[in-house]
Amino acid sequence: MSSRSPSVAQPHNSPEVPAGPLASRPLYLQARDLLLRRIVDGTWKPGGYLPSEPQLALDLGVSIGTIRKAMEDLVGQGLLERQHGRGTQVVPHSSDRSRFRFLRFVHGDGRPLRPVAHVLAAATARADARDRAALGLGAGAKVLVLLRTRSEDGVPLIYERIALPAEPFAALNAEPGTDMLEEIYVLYQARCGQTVARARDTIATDRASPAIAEALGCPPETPLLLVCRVAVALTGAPIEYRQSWTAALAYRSDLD
Amino acid sequence: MSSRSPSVAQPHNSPEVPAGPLASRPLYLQARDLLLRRIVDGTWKPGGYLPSEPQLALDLGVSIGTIRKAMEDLVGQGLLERQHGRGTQVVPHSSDRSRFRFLRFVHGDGRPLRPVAHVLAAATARADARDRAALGLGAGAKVLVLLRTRSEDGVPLIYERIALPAEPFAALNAEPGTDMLEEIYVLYQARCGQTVARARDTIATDRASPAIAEALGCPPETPLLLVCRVAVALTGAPIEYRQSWTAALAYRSDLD
DNA sequence: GAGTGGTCTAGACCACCCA
DNA sequence: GGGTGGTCTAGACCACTCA
Repeated sequence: MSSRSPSVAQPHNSPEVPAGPLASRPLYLQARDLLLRRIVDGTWKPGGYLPSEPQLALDLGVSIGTIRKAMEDLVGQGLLERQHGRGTQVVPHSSDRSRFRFLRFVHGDGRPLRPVAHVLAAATARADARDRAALGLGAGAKVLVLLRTRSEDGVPLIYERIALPAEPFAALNAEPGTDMLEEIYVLYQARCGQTVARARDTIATDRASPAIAEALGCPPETPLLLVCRVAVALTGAPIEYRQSWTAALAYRSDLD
Repeated sequence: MSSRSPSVAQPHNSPEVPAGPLASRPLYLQARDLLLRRIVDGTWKPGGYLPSEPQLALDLGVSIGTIRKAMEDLVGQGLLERQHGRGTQVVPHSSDRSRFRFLRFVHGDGRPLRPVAHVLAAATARADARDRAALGLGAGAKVLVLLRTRSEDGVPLIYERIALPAEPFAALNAEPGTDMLEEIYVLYQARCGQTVARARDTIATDRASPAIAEALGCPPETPLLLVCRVAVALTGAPIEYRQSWTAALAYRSDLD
């Protein structure tokens, strides 16, 4: 099995062939992609455990060291979590332990925020130009638009507009007037099978529109912080365009 | 050499001793810290090359695999850069390739910024309360305060106040009225021997003070984006507290 | 062609979790 | 006690860089 054609990529070429066009791709990358594919397609569910290293090594026809290197990559991306003595788990999005620790809202004095989300509206609509640009959609595409506030101790601190591609998110079932107790990325995953892999945030200033002013209880034209986020799925496709407005909060990158 | 006391940590204990209080710390972590120490103390200068893996393995009395694991950690932190066939280099801060690719100013339309910095003032002063809190200084401590603007095509876009602990930065030699052609972290490193390892940014809104309004050419009380950064050295000690105000720009996290 | 890092393997031993 | 991941080693072969 030490010829360069393990079951990871090719069925089994003859040893003389100097390796096909893609055969030279490192085994651990092939293994990583295969693991990733099985996470994406749900073979291993979020919260579930992978087979053990020796088992995977046997299955893929590579050595344990190669499996470990593939896993380390996925652990670094925050997709897998290894627990000594227990096994390797597909990381679930959870309210407490989101993959997005690096950028978050905080109070002006640095205290972390524990907001509750309240859905103001949820409707399917034609995507506007910015939605289409952010989500890579065509001209007539439809999006599911959520408007919500996020409050702490009953005080609305953040006003959010979230645009999602209509098709994969039809099952989201966000009811206007209800509170969302779960972190929304948990819902994407549980109800729509969409796992957010990473996100890019752009932060700017804006002024309160009448609707935002009413929702946040501030005068119109109040200067606000506006955070625009594009979140992408494991496949690399953008799946969320989110705008968050806040008057009282700051936004922070974690130190390491 | 397969007993648990390589030259990395202990000189050479007798094999029977069940390992000292710290002896159980994994070898690759000990090796990593030793490499880090030599980077910090300047044994290997930024831009310079480390000895080869076999050489280091021999020096530290561990296997190449252990050295590699230590290096991978430092590569992940952005301190080392490996080049196939050439060697392993201590990453220098450079104008083009800063270690802080993850958060940066951009134009409103997303174009990257290429600003030139102009020093307005540079003076040693008593640290104010926020400086002391950010830099972990005591009551009477002194800081070097730089005021500067950053312009593109002659248009001032960012106003900055930078506070640095007076002692290690006495050699900075920033002359009021001059332009800083180098990325400032290059100067910290070259003139003061201070290497910035990472930073935490907090982003909020503010309004233009008279001084800022004049520097940026906007009316007083204009709403601004305010980015506060605390940068820490390789040792973990905070060495820079920076406030950046801008009216026209956005701030962005890189995707990945 | 000599030297460097990159990939891959095989196997030993340890530390942790759980039944 | 059996299984899991964590550390560590030794060595083979490949790919890249530079003289």
